[in-house]
Amino acid sequence: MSIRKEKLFTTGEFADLCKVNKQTLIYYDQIGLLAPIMKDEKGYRYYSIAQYEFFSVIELLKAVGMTLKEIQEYMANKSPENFSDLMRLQKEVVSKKRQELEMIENMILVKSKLIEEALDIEFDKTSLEYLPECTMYLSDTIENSTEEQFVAAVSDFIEELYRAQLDSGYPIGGMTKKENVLKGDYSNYSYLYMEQPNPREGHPYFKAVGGSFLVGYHIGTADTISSTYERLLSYMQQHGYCLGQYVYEEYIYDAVLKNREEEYVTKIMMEVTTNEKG
Amino acid sequence: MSIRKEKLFTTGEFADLCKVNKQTLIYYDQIGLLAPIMKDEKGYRYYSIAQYEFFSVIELLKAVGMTLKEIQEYMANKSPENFSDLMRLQKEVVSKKRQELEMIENMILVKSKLIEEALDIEFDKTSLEYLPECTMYLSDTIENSTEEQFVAAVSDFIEELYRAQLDSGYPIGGMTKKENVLKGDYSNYSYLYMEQPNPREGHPYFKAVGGSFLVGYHIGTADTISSTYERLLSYMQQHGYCLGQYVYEEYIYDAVLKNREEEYVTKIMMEVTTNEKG
DNA sequence: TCTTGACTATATAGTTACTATATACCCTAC
DNA sequence: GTAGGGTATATAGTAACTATATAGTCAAGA
Repeated sequence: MSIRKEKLFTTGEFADLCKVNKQTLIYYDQIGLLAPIMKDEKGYRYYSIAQYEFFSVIELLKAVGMTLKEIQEYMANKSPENFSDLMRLQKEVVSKKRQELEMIENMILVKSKLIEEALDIEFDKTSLEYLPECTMYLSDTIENSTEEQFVAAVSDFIEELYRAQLDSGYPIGGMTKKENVLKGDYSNYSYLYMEQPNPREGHPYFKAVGGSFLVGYHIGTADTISSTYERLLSYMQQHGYCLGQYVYEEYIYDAVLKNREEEYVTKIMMEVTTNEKG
Repeated sequence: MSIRKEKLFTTGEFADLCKVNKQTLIYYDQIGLLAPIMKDEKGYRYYSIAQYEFFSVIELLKAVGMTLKEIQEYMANKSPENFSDLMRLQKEVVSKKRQELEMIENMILVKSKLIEEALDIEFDKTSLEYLPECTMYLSDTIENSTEEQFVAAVSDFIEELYRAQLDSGYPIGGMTKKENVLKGDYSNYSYLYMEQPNPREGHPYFKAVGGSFLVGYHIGTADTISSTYERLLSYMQQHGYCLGQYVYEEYIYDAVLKNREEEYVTKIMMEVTTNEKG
């Protein structure tokens, strides 16, 4: 479309059209990114409709994450070929951004779901529950690890959550071997884990978990968790259940949801082998 | 997961874990957003693994567009209910953001395609082309409009492109009635238009366009476009074509792609009614 | 003609969320 | 004992606006 030369927009009109602050246009003029097509003897700025298309390309490039400086650099050596290259490059960038947003959308759904569930829980109740099979992403083993090994394993775990986009929004949990639990060594986790509602094929370190669990809750910080473990273990004995391979432990309420440490809640899920009951 | 109290991370270690600058953590401490769990007598900061989960929630809330202040405000009156509300709210925000990104992805594809096509065009060639039917979003009529009416129509057009997310990345074009073209009134557009590759059902102002067109190119600014129109019209006469209802005009190369105005290229597509060919 | 209100301009300071720099302290290892 | 790595604070700089203060412009109405 060739421009009707007649009508030009004032700064205010053009700002409305572009849905930006008038000062932003003045700023763009100052840095030389988008100068009005005309400036009268009073210093008043006038913009053409064609400049709207120019402005909307700036918006596009901003939206994909380019800085004004980078946009200016492109504009300094613009050509169809360079713009084409730019578009090819930015296609990847935007696609990655979209994937990240999709991940965040999923995390939000998970966190909403977890809270809704938590609000319905009576934390003083202990019960046997059947948990359908789900997939876990596991860390390297941290059983009996030294401080350094533990830190390295945690770092690797978090690094991999990030690298392979495995942060599902579920809490990081710790799983402890039956043997250690029976020894009273409740916090000697064998692995860290994170539930994966949509596991990717072919990724290692996954474990399918499901079946019957004795589920109980610990209220307060970790330093008093022994008593809750002992309560659960004696409950098992009373009901004739047999402890399975692992105990799973994860936060329900933590510093993100509660102010006072006394209100923190940890969920403890003890694998149960019911066939050995009685 | 309850925290192993033993090992705490130094600022540097924790920054690596969180993939941020060490100074960022110090900054978060200063503004009271995320204070280390412990500070020794030397002022050294120590972070726990549980604080990583806290940090990653901050990252999540930042990613959805919350400011640090807003995050802090939430943290000041945190509760499962408030977090749940927050998640519900942010779900919408993120979904909208994703849709915007998807739109941008499409715009990038369109712009890439347009440039690739443009690079293959010989602008001195005039030819009869069959253009498959496509849908256009049209502005209000701007034929014989006053300055004010023209500006209002353009503003409405752009407003609606924005509101209904109709900015497809195609250029804004102008279409001129046969009668005005034959009168030599080449820039008295009847409507502005934008091609819609994925038209939404039920939206008004759409027009299906397709068929045989005489396609030619004008090189330079709009003030010399008459000569190109006249060249095309005389070409039509020589070949015995009859001008159809509308002539479509849009930029191929403009200020986004070329530095010098002399290199701007406008594509002119004249509808042709071949059945009336002499 | 004067004034009012809505616009325009420039210059400058403030904002957010870092990020970099300068300076100083601390700690271990050769 | 000093070199190289870490830590700290304080301060300044950055990007991309955004707000504010002050002043000039302009058209409409009393």
